[in-house]
Amino acid sequence: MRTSWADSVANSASETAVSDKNSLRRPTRSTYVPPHLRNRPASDTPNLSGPASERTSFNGTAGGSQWSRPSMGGGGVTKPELGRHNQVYGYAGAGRGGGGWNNRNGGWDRREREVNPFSDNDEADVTDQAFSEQESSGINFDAYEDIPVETSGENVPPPVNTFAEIDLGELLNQNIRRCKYVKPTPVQRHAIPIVLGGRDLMACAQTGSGKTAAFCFPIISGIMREQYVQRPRVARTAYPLALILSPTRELSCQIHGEAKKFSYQTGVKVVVAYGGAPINQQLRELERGVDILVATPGRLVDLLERARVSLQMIRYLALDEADRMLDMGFEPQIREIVEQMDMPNRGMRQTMLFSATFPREIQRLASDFLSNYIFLAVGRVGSSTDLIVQRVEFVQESDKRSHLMDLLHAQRENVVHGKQTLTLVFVETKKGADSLEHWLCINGFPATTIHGDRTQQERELALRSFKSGKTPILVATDVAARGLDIPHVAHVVNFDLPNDIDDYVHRIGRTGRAGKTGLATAFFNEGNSSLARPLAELMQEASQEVPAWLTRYASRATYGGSKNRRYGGGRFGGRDFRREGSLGRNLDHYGGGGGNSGSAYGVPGNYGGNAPGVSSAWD
DNA sequence: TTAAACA
Repeated sequence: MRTSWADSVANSASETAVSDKNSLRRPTRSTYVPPHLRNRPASDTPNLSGPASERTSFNGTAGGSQWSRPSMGGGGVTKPELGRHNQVYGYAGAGRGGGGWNNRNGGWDRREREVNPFSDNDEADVTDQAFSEQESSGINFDAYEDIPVETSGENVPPPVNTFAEIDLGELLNQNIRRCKYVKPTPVQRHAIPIVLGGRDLMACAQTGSGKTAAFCFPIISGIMREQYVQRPRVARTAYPLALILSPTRELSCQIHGEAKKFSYQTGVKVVVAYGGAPINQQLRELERGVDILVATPGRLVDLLERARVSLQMIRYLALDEADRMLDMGFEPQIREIVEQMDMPNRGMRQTMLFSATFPREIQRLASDFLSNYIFLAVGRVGSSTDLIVQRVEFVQESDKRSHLMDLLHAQRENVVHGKQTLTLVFVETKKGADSLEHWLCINGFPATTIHGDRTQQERELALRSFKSGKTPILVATDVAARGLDIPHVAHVVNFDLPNDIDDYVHRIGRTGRAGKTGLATAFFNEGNSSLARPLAELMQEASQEVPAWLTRYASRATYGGSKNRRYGGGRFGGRDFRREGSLGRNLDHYGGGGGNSGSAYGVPGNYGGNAPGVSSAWD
């Protein structure tokens, strides 16, 4: 049964009230009962004796060389071949009171070695106590309450309202509590049941809306459920069960960090591989076993060619920032990885694509990777509350620097909790980034820069220095436009506007993160004419003040081609292109957007004949 | 044409 949007808002509002007001009260958590044991009389002996005992005996050999042990070919007792390191996932403890997702009860316990990812509080370098206290959950849920959500596809699993009602497993639930996640964000409420239900997913959701958890939770949970993961034992080749690809190294690092937290003490191993860093350490990590591999495409291809990684055991494939991953620069590589290597075909694996924006062409490409998928669109954070204030100023190329200086001077007054607020300045080129950084520094503004011509060390140092407030100005190319979660960026300046409106959306998304407010200023001049119309539309849809001169530019600008054309207005990053096909030309009026997109989306039943199972959260 | 992604 589907809950209505109003209901879910009411429900979650009441939950917040309870959990916020009385933090001492622990959430009631029922003892987990695995699916195959449910609805049985209490006397029924758990049907675990066979495998469990084998598991126990088998575990004694844990730590032995997994390479040299011959496979148990024709032996009388067919013992399950366990994965590397004898990873045992399953319900070994289900018979006991505590019940649940026991795992890795091996002779040696990795938990002792596993670094506690929750102890090194990476927020600490960013904020003082008062700040982080208040923001411990990291997400301002009030800002999420009225976000519209739309799903389409066949038999869409209904959303959930709490983590408790999802079968994620107790170990993962513990980590969710450690992360101080009180309740799922909209994208999590919808995406997690979809993925747990075994479905493929194309999801439009802004990063910072809890997207990483939305695909990590079901992956980790699913891997924990795999009782016996039989992986080939080929010396020095790693067989991950899940692959998460992202377009930049920093984003891969970030996802890896998150995934480590979520998988802490679950026995699920997460490894990251990206370029610009020595490969040897990554190889060692891989040899120690990997369940979830987070990678950038280039390094992954390298690893595949060296046969140090095989994709033949992949059950889950997630593409983060999928629209970037499938654009001109990346598509061939992604296609090679997904289609030319040894990865199981679509339908034999679960594929999840996430991005804040999903142009139609990209959706068409992406559908090659998907099987009977569900399309999920979560409205932009702040689409109604306007968490990001957008400004456009007409600035000639030659005036940009002094104009930026003015902004930065004003920003200087803006001190929160004794710290200078952070400003992220986007430029078009790598050279431009360097020269602007240099100019800022000699003019007394501590700045650093991140772009693809810098070494990985320099890039990571720049990011740390910015996050810590040591250099509160970061000049960046589009390498920093997507996905990076930098808390407390108060101001995004589009010193050079991008050519593509989607890039603009991603860039300004670096502020107003997790439901907080932010400011985005763009420098516009004749060179950006092609962006005038989509920009004006976007701003109007976001209830921003559109300067009259921009409107004039917009009406003057030729509006050719599908590039820079938005679908379904600004509340979502895209709409299901399968529907557009079925609706034919009628849909053209959506392209213009113009504020009535809400009603266009919200009317249920419009698509009944064409898209069975369509459910609107606005019902 | 930019940018990103392996040595």
